[in-house]
Amino acid sequence: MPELPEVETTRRGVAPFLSGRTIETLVVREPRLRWPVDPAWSENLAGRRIQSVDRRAKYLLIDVDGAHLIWHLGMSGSLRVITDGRAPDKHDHIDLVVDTGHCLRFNDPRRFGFLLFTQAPLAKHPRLMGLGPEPLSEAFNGELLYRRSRGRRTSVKGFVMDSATVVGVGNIYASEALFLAGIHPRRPAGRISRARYAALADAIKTTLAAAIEQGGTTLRDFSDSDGRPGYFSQSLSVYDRAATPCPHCASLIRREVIAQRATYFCPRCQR
DNA sequence: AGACAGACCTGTGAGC
DNA sequence: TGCTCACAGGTCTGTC
Repeated sequence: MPELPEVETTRRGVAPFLSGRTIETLVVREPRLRWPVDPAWSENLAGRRIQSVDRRAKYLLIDVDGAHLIWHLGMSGSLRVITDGRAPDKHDHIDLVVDTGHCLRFNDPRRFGFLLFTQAPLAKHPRLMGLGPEPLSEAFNGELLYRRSRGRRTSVKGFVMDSATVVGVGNIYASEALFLAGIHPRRPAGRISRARYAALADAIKTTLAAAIEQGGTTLRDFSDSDGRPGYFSQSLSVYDRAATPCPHCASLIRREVIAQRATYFCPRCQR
């Protein structure tokens, strides 16, 4: 599920249950995530106080007295707060138990997600170095896209999905933002004007901000929630809408593989 | 440096 | 019902 809006929604949902709490244990039922989880971290974590729950790109960052947990949801991961002590389900790989008796429970069928523990400064962490700006920050704008794209021959879709360009633009929102900006996803990144990149930066911000807002309404209850909500599909213009009419011109939406991923666009509105 | 293919792993839905 | 296949929201690594 997780693109940036889902990760941010998760952060907002779980932070109130964690901030200020003291960690009791880390329960590792399945250490084989993308990178192995070391159950011995539990001893080091026990007694540490959770100072904050932040996000950088699609990484959740939990500050535990100066050390850090870095949590990534991968393709199929989710986090929720368990307050009723219920037994874990299938694929509930990890619990972070705090002193209220609640726990943050990680479920991930595909195990592409990961949890890292580090006592080194986050700024030097290899997973976080080299990341581009946050899409909703002022540092991200059309001028940045324009400058970084000069000489690049890769598709604009691949370019905006590259975390060195800007973080948090995943496959769904890349298609959506390019549609909103009227740019063909296969167009070479280096051959797009300043003005069009200004429109694309705006479209990325608009699309992500709207999705976060919806996440806030559809995913509000992060404790004990059972069902995972659908994917805001009602508000998507082109993603997963192949062969249905474009909302602007009624041409049929196309699906093609671009930048090695399924890509949806209107062949008439996007040039 | 930049571009691409392949890798990780399980679940789901389509088609037979 | 049960098999096989294609495909799925991310990102790292290796190779040219």
